[in-house]
Amino acid sequence: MLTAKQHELLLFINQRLDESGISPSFEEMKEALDLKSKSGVHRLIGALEERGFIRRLANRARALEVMKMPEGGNVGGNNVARFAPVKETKPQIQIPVAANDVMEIPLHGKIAAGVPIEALEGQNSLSVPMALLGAGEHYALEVSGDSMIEAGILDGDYALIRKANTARDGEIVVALVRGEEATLKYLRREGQQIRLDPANGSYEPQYYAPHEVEVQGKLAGLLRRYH
Amino acid sequence: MLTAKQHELLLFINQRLDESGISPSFEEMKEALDLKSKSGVHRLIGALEERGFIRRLANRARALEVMKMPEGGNVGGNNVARFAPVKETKPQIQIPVAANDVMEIPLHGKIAAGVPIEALEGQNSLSVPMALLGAGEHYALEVSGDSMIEAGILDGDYALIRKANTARDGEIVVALVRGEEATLKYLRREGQQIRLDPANGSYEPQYYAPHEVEVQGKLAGLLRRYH
DNA sequence: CCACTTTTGTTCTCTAATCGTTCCATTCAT
DNA sequence: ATGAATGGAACGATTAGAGAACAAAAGTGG
Repeated sequence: MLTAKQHELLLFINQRLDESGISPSFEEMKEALDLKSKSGVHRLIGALEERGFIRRLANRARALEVMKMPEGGNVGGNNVARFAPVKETKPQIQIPVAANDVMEIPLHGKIAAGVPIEALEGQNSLSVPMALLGAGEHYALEVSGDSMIEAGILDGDYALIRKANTARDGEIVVALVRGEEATLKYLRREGQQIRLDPANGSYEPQYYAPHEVEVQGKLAGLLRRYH
Repeated sequence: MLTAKQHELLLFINQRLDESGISPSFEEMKEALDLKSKSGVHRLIGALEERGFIRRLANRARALEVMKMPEGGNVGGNNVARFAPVKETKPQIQIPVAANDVMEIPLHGKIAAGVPIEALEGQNSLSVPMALLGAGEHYALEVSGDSMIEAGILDGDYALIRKANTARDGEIVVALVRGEEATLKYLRREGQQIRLDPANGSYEPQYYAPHEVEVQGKLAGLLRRYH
């Protein structure tokens, strides 16, 4: 799927994102790849984007995001005992269903209950207006608990998650902690540590080493139903 | 399903992808299959593609992707015991849920800004899965302000409103006050008065005479988008 | 809030090497 | 022979690297 250069760049971006949470600038990527011009980086970025490995905000500085990693490349930056065979790779194309601007996305179960998401992949799915999602592969989780209540995310809401391996500081992510517990939290980095912040005064922030936390996606939308 | 050569090539591609994450070039595949021309590889690739075993980006270098492996061939190369022998990772259309239907509901503008809703009926509309709505006529409003923040309704959210003239105590309604100001509030009755409760400690409940308040609908759902 | 500077991303042009595509001749096995 | 598989080579497209000028965003100081 990738050329050597593309692969090299992707690895570098992923590493930097993993370590510092800040995407490298074109200049830095240029240096990392030992190039003397940024234009090459630009083309490589374009190729990676075309292939769905990264996403970016147009005309924004340091706004890269790794969506997936190729086989063989280690995702978590370093050798984590990644218990789950992270089968995440092969992208299943999301096909817009009959109705014009609505998409069916899989509903993977509840989150915050300490269960790895992969475990409970069901057949359920949810129709979501495309306006709520961007590009990329998405899935939905039913929110359980009140740990994000101050972010306006209530028990029973449906969180729409875009698959991603990385996130920037302050984003709300689905984080798999030590391969066992998946939670929805604010992601922040403090020095060499990863901090998972709930949005509820009654709960404490939690600190982890980078290799203990795997980002499985970031919050892209929210659905709530009143009765 | 596959000829010997096709099978051999598929195995090779998968192996390389697994080991390095970089797809082999035609030249490399030629070598691997011990051919003396790339044209043969070209045909084999075409055959594999036709049968859905691989996918590729047209006219792109090293842009192969393995979709599935024939029975017997292990997909995951080395590291992990890839649990599912990946029988089909193809397009995989998602299964529609119960009420798959979608509704286009009009987007009437913002609420909470002191403007009667009717005034700004625009052309905009929003596609919403019917599962989120019940029966009845609906419309959407963009929430402006933070007066309902403690109810998990944030600035910029889209409120899905079901048209109604009445509501029960404690429901969140769109209330038109004295014919001029439309707001989203909890509705409560206290004796002969109507009480509109914000969900924000910084705001005070407001009391009105019944004839001053017209219920224009009740909150039926909520959509939020993260960027 | 504005003007100014720095950082960062975008685009274009050239050059070269790699890569994919195609067509046609040749070989091989029935 | 005849159809299928293979070989060969020319061709065009993509990938890559460099350099520079430009435009847009972010940061700074008044």
